[in-house]
Amino acid sequence: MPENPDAFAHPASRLALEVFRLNGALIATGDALVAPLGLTSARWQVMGAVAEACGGQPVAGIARNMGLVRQSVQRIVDELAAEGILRFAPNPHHRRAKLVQLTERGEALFAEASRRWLVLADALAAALGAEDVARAAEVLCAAREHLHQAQAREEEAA
Amino acid sequence: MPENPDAFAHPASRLALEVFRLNGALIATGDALVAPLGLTSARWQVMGAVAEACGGQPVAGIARNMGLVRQSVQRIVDELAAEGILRFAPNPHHRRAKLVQLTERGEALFAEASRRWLVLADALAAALGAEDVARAAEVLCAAREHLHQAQAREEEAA
DNA sequence: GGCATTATGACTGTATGCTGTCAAATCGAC
DNA sequence: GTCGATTTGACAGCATACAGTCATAATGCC
Repeated sequence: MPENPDAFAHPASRLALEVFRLNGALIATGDALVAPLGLTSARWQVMGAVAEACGGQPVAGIARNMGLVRQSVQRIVDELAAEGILRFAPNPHHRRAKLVQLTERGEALFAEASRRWLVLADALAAALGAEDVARAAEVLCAAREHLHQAQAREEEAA
Repeated sequence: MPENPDAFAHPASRLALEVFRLNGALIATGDALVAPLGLTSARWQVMGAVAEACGGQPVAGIARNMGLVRQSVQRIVDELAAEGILRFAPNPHHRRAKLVQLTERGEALFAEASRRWLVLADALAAALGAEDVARAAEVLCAAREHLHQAQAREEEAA
């Protein structure tokens, strides 16, 4: 056992495992955080992307910013629009691709969700150290870019 | 805008975003990596947990090790067993909770998957620095524990 | 101006994970 | 030894994300 390459002990393996686990923990925590507002982690994340875009992006653009496919975002956006949390505004550059915006109710909900999250985020940063948290985020970002490039080279070869 | 607390710029927010994105990238990369073997990221991860347990755990135990619920793992295990990749062995301590083990074919598949992964893992560690990767993994682990504790306190209060 | 390419939304199907629920089996307090 | 609590497997339902496909709208090349 010691002489064969132990994939479990590899630093990259440990990182991948922790990403999977923390991803699950973050979704669970987020769900619990915004459930009293009638939201879920996925809805909250979509609202965040809409807020970040300041209501100037169609569904496909929001999906790109989130790193998801259009279809996943479209379903959430449709649900949130049906509940009066998001609305569609005319797009001067594209007749079909309406711009997605937060309604007043959506703005209020997102502000309340952000307030709740910041309490937890501050506690996290204080417990782990803001510096270390920021460095970890940079490593994850670099890892993602490396994977994307490797994937691109793989597809190019095929 | 500058005077209100910008939740997007918070170090913990950036970390959470990168975790979501890297999680997706890792699953996509893993799927591409083991697809030629007839596997998926989820199946591969379950096989990894079975391999790590050396065939001495029932489904519920494997799920605990992976941080998932029993039901998610059970479905994958049943599929892999139907394909001759996993098998169930009698459990001397529990009549119903059979032990999950890799078959010979499963061992071979997992070894090949590990071999493919290690190429990518080595490249990742080399590009980002094994030290930084390990440190990032530790930060993610600490973040998860912090979230679990916060969740536990929340439930206790309710 | 016309046409191929790309972008976008809509629809369908599939994979993965969670929750809820139930019965069987085990474990522990007494 | 008995009975309640816990663990485990099994089944059903739901949420989220992906891939494939099609029609429509926009863009770019000629």
